Amino acid sequence: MSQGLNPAQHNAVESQARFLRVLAGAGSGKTRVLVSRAAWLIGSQGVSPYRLLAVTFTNKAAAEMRTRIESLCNMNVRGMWVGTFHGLAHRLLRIHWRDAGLLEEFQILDADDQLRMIKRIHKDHNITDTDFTPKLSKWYINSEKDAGRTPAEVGECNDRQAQLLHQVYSTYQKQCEQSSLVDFAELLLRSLKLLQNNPEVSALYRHKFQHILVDEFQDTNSIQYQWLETLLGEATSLTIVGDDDQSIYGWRGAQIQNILGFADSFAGTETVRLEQNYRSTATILAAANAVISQNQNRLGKSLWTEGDAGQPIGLYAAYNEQDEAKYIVDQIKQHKEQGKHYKSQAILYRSNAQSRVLEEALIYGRVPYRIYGGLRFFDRAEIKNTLAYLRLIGLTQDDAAFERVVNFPTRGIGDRTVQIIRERALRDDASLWVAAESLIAQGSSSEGLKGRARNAVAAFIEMIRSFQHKAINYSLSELTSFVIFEAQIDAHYNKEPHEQKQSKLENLKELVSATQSFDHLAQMTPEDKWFDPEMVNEPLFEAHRNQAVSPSPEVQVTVNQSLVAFLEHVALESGERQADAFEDAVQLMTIHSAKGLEFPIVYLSGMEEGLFPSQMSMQDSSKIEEERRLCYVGITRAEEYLLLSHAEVRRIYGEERRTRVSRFVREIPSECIQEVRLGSITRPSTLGNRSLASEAFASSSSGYAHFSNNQAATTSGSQGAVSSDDESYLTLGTNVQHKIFGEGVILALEGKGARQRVQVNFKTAGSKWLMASIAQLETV
DNA sequence: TACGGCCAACTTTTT
DNA sequence: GTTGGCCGTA
Repeated sequence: MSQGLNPAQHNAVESQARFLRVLAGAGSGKTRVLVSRAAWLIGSQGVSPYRLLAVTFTNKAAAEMRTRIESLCNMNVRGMWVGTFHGLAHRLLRIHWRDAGLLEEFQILDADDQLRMIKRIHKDHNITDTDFTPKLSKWYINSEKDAGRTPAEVGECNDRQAQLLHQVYSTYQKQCEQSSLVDFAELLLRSLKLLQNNPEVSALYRHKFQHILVDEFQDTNSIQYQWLETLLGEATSLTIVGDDDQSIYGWRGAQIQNILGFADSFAGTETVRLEQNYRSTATILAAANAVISQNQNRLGKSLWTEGDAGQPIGLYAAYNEQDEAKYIVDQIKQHKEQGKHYKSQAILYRSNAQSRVLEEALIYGRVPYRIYGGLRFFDRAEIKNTLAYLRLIGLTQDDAAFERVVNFPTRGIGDRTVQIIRERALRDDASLWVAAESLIAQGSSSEGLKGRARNAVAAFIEMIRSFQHKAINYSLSELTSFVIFEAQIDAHYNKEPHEQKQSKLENLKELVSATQSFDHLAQMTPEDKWFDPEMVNEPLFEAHRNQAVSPSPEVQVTVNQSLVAFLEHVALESGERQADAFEDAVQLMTIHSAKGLEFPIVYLSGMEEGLFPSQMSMQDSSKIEEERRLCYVGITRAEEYLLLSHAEVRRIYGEERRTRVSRFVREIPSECIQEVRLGSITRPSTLGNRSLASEAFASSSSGYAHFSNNQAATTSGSQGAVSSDDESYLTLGTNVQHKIFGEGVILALEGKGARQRVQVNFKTAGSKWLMASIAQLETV
């Protein structure tokens, strides 16, 4: 099972050290080592698969690890403790919900609903955006939780803002507990508190787990570290795998110190470095090594390969971002002609805002593409609204869900009425649902709701109750269809304009079919789902089972387990937004989301100071180091060919700015780089180099001139679709000569025919907009 | 309740 | 240049 491993990998896999740190460079077979070690422990060391805890950050990594362990060990293991930090913490809370102070039906609050709750709290506390934004409160709450601090544990708040923030945190937390809602950070915080406050629970797991394996350790934050420490028993071994050079989530609380200082924290740590790279050419590795070696705060590693030098790294200096995009698209097409699939080519960028221009160029070049990181299916408003009904059915205390659907679709419960319900909830320390019920129950007394508002709220409550009733006998997918129809969600979207209506109704259908795969879970018990076979006989759970025999009064409805499972899935595992493996499309994504992926051909765009490194990081040397690590991640995504590009002029927030090439480009040894000044379409020509580039632009696809034309035509509505080719020698990047201003380069084109305007950047006269028909530009 | 107009803000993001 | 929030009007 450790066949085909290199010596370093072999040492890591079969290490006997209790504390093992594997520093795995990019492309050095990290996952393979982790999986082989797990398989070796189970297969050769006799460790029970249930006594192994393997933790990752993404569901994708967890799923991969699980299937690979299963195939290496040739077994199919249910209940293995392999998962994400959040998924495993959630599992602990599901098993020990009572000790964790939760309702059995507790639900997970996603980032969007968290922000909505905070906005509500800001309004109630009269905090305006000029004080601070809900986003800041969200950031504050999540960082406090990530540091392991409950509202009570936050230290002194010196200024007014800190006090207010703390107040928002306390109120938010109180409301979450009221509703038995757990946000992402709370999954970890609460399961940590569960272990800390219940010695018999932590003793169980500290004894149970003989080996803990952690992937991407450089990304762990403070609470994840504490969580691992708490699970670490006296005889538990800990293997961590990671790469300090790929720590790019410091801004989100990741503590690079966790991996840097690991050997100091755990005496006797063995460190194994994996430096042989199986992914990239020697040239790409030389560039990556050179860049990352500029960082001071690192353990130090140097990647090497037995492979060839490969092609030099391309460097393209574009005139502006359109030219940059155009060049990249041309290169993609050329590589495609040379037999490289679109899906093996990726365009990476520092910030999402950069994707638009690239997308436009791809559309006009008719190149299929796929963007990672847009709105996910379960984040769409129509889906979230429908899910909120399901949540309310499963847990009426869920105030976030209540707020979302109480007047959606509009049913005459206006803001005033909802405000009355909120005030009552506040007064009675109750959920919105209970408050609404009590207001209805008081009839038309002066205390309660009156007239139309009362009827509307009563009808709403009655409707949700009827759904709960259906939930007992309906399958989840039947229930979902029923809700969409009965709550008139479909009728609401049917009223919208055609294109939107179409896609929204299709999404609702898609939602129903997504629920179908959960229908078969209806009869599952929580124990089936969360326990592993070795836990069934645990004495600790006997007590809980006996408790469960006498039902507690707060249990309201027998919850359909497929509903619970589906909502968990949506909250914790809806994240993957990947291209289908068989779809041949160029991949577009931020460098952050490219981590862990690899592509034969990578275009690293926007290599400019202020963009990459980002303006926000340029003041602080530790932030610059993180940007540099990000650059290292970007470079090492490429297997065969890497192209770096930057624009000399870029539009940022609607303003054109001159740029300087990124310092990271200058940190790459010049012998690794070949500047590309033209599209490599070569053809016999008497034109100079620069004009050749222009030829390449003009020859492929319709070009930006036409794009601008189309825009002008649709906005003005008065022009025909016929394009005159009179001015077609004017394309982006063409070198032109003007009688008065001299030589310059075309930066942009607008309009067509007699009305065509061009922006030319003249060598001496600077940038000017000219009417093409008057300016009489000549190509050089 | 729904819209259009005006203003301010603006990295990176899995769970 | 695009988005989200707020406010006034039909």
